[in-house]
Amino acid sequence: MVMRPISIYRRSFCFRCNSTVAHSNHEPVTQKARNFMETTTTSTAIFQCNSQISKLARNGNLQEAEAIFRKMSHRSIVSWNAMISAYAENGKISKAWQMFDEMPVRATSSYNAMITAMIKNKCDLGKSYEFFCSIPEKNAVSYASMITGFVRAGVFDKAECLYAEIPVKFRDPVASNVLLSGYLRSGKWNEAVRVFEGMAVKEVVSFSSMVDGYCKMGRLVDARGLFDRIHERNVITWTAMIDGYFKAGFFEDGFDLFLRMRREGDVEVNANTLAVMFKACRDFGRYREGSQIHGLVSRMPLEFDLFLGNSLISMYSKLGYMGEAKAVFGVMKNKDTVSWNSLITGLVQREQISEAYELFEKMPDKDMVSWTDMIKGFSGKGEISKCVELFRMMPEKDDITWTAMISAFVSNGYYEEALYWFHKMLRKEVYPNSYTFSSVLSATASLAALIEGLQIHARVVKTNIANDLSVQNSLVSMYSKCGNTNDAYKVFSCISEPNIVTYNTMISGFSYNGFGKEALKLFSILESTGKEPNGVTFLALLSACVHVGYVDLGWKYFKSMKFSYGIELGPDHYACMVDLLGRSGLLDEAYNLISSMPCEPHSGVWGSLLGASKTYLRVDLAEFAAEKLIELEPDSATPYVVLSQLYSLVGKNRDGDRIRNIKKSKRIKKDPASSWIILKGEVHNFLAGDESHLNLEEITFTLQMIEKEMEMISLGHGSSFQ
DNA sequence: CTTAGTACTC
Repeated sequence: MVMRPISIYRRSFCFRCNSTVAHSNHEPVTQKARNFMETTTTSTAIFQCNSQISKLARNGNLQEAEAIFRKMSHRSIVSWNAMISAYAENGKISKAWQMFDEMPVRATSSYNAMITAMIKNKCDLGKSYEFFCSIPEKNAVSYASMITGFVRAGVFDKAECLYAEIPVKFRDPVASNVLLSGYLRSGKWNEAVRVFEGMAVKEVVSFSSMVDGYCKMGRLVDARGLFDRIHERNVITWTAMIDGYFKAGFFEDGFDLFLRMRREGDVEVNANTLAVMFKACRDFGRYREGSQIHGLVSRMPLEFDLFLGNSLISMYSKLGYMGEAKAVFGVMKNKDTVSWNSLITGLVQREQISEAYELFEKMPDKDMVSWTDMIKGFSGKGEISKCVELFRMMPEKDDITWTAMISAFVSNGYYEEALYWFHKMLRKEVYPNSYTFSSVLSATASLAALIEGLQIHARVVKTNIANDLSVQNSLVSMYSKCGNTNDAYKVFSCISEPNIVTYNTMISGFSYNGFGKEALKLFSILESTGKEPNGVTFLALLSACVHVGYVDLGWKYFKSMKFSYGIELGPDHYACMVDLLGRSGLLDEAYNLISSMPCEPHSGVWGSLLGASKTYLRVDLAEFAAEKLIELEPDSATPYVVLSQLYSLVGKNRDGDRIRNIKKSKRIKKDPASSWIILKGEVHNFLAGDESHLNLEEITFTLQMIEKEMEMISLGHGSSFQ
């Protein structure tokens, strides 16, 4: 690994002084600056001080800017203006006002600095406009600033009015650019085009905005057409076009344009361009290109900033190159929360939890992302109590955090807890998002808890995320797993843009509820849509064949997977096929299939064989399968139970007793049947035979309420499959 | 005075 030098500069977020304006390092007052202060009698010295103040302010170093200003023996209007802007840039509007009031003589530029300060700091629009009106001699900058204020606040009619009022001599492209970019940002395309077409003078900024606008609309060809037609392009034009390609999913085009940008050499690649490149390399999994560009950066006379460093860490982290990610992290002088989080995320994804946790503990300013990421990390390791501990320690929590906690429960099989925490979340008045609903619906699905599922569906309908595809898919899955195929299909047929997951969910829903033929029919519909089936699709299909008993069709699908669709066969596909053959009595064929497996058979495969062997009284194969099963899952009761049942079926009672004794001696127990109900937001668990702690009247009442709620649920008007 | 752009929930 080559360590590359990284220098840091301007514009970023500084976590050390909490300034939103970027700066690199908190350097002490330099000797050079001190020299300026002592010789401010000449106009060149004043000029140098002024530009030093502006530079320091841009870097967020307000203290030193103040120091220079204070020690200047002579000041010009520009010195005062610079201080107004300095305060404005750093969010100190009252200090800016103080400067404005104190300054002895004001020029239009002073008023402009002040109106800009007000707009930047989102001061009251009315007050800003009042101030604007008070400017004695407005110029083009005054108008452009005020229009910016209106546009940022979304008051386009006021912006247009003022725009129309600009005296002819002050008309320049900047005000039009403000309007144009404002309309583009808020998606008012027609208005934007009107402004663009009406512009007397169009220049780089106008074209850049339009190129970006086309890209954001997905009109790549139009964007490129305009890009090629214009005579002048700057870094922003290039970057917008390149990123447009990336965002539309075209890596090569974006990358080629980047190369051309460097080759043509009339504009310099800057930190933003590179951040875009690194993000793209990350998203498209292009480590080689990413590290090439990284190498290039160190040789360019180009400085580095937080955005750039962070995009590099993120790229290396996501692509699994933790060494490189750590190297960049180590070299960066200024790190912010994002830098830490990106590295931690990478470690979490590589399941290097202890290292991630070490960093997490060392991290100075943890935000919700950091905590949430750690929860995700421990969830992946199955350490659910650690997740809860972290969750409880968090200073603040939002919907994302709650969702992470809930899905931690779900992915570790704690479905009741997931539901319990969902209700807790609602009680805390945190609004669930689409991920929350997906998670919690999958919990109810796993519990086959139709009533809870219905309640959540009702909640989904009341929220505006009922059109979210992943939520809709979860609903289909929930109804299917609760055995309610009809409602599953109703939801399915209301989905406007189903994806492959949607189809898979519905096909397997049909399948395990016994509607094998419907499942197969849906597959042919899927094929007619041109969507590509995947491994999950075939799993659903094969199990449909199991239900209908179509051995030949099953074989056909099984064989066509690899040959016609190029999909790898996994152990689950084999398990399904073994099941299909076994249930049809083709036990030797099933056994041969297992022997021919390229991957290691898992418990599902042997379980299928065992079940079929019991049905067809094949003691030899049953014993073999049971043995394998016990090897793989020593704590499972299933092989013992099935085998002893088979022994008694064929009259080998002595063998049955022997098996039962082994089971007893190994202390293997069947899980006791349990159930649960949610009452007033609390999950009540009870085991079979336990009638102690619940008030039956209350339960009955609650059930009646729930039934009423069920009637209110609108499922849309999709056709029923029956 | 105007234009592009990094991290975290499934």
